[in-house]
Amino acid sequence: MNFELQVVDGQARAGILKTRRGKIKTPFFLSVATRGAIKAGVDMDDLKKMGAPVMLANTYHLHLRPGSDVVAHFGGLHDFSGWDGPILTDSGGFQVFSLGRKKVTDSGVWFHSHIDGKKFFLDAEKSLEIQHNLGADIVMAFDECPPNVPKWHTIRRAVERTTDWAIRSLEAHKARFSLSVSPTERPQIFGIVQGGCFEDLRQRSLEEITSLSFDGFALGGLAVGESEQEMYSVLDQMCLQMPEKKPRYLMGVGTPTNLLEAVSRGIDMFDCVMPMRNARHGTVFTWDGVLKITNSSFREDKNVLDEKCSCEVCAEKKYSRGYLHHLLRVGEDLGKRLLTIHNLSFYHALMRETRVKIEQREFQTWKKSLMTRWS
RNA sequence: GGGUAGGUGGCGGAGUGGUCAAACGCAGCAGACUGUAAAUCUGCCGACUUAUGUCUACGGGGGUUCGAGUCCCUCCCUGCCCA
Repeated sequence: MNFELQVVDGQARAGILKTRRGKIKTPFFLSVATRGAIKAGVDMDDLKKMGAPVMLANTYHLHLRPGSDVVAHFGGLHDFSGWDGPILTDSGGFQVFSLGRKKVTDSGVWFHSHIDGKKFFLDAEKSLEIQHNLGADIVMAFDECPPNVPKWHTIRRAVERTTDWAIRSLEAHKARFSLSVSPTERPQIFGIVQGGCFEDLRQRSLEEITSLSFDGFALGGLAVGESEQEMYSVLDQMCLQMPEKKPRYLMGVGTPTNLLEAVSRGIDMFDCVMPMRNARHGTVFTWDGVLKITNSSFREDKNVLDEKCSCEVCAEKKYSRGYLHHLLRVGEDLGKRLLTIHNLSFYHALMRETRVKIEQREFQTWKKSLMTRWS
């Protein structure tokens, strides 16, 4: 088994995800390194230092440049990037949703490269081939993440394709890595549930996807424009039925509040660009809530970003808010880098603390107090 | 002293008779960002006002005109060239 459920507090779970590159305590947050690098000049040593457990990279982006064959030439993304912890690769399914120029058919997706407009095709088999070339420790099934259009038929079609592509993804994975080998000795593959905000479609997708022998299950197609309440409703519905002994991954989410709400419903893992992107844009996450560091009120602020934070920026280097305000204002790269380190560190610390509170069976109380502080 | 080019909102800089409180850029103020086409995007940005609206405005003064940032006269100032 690749997942050990250790403590349950309400619906919140603390466990261990075991991969061929080590064990990961859940719940946890994946550091998003789409193109094989965290943006803003944060490197793998920085990730190590902040206790980042897993790196996420993207099939679509690395396929365009430099090409998964090039990465394979270097022995895989681990050797290429210098990250020796577990790597999860996204299948490119999200790009089905986010890219402007594409055409989705039942067999796969025609994309126009956002770099040079060149046309290329991605399907389950190709996605898995690329992910294998990258040397991922956890690969994702190729799915269709539909936009948040409240059209039942559109979402149903995405659900049907996602199931079909999930089966093909699993076959492609098995062709390369026998599932009879322990998941701690081979790359794992996770399936993705779609269904938008439609209860019946979610139900159908959940049943179809969880009937397949994936190593873990992800919820996709959330936080794409629906309200938070709608997202939480889907989580409520899904978590009650997802296999208890498999990791549950909520893809692309979210705010610190989203994370805690999802954990309280039974989610184990997350990824999101929010801590990185918002850092670059001047939004800082702290234990006391959000800071918009570019606001003029921080010009002369001598405090560190967060007294309670143990990250390099706050606890070690003790940079003042005023200095970080200045760096961001004038556009110095250092500002983006430092805020990225802080935000990402905060997310990882939030997950570690979440786990501690679950172990102590105090998660709900703790969460409530944080919610009050952040509101 | 002579000639010449100009003086526009915090700055740069459009504009040449009405649709100008004045393009655009910068600066400023705020907001957004959720499996990264994002070092991006959006809004506000003369004053008083939530807004409608009102007032003061394109170097100063005077004039032409129904109407002037835009035309005329004059004064002041600045850059450049010649003495």
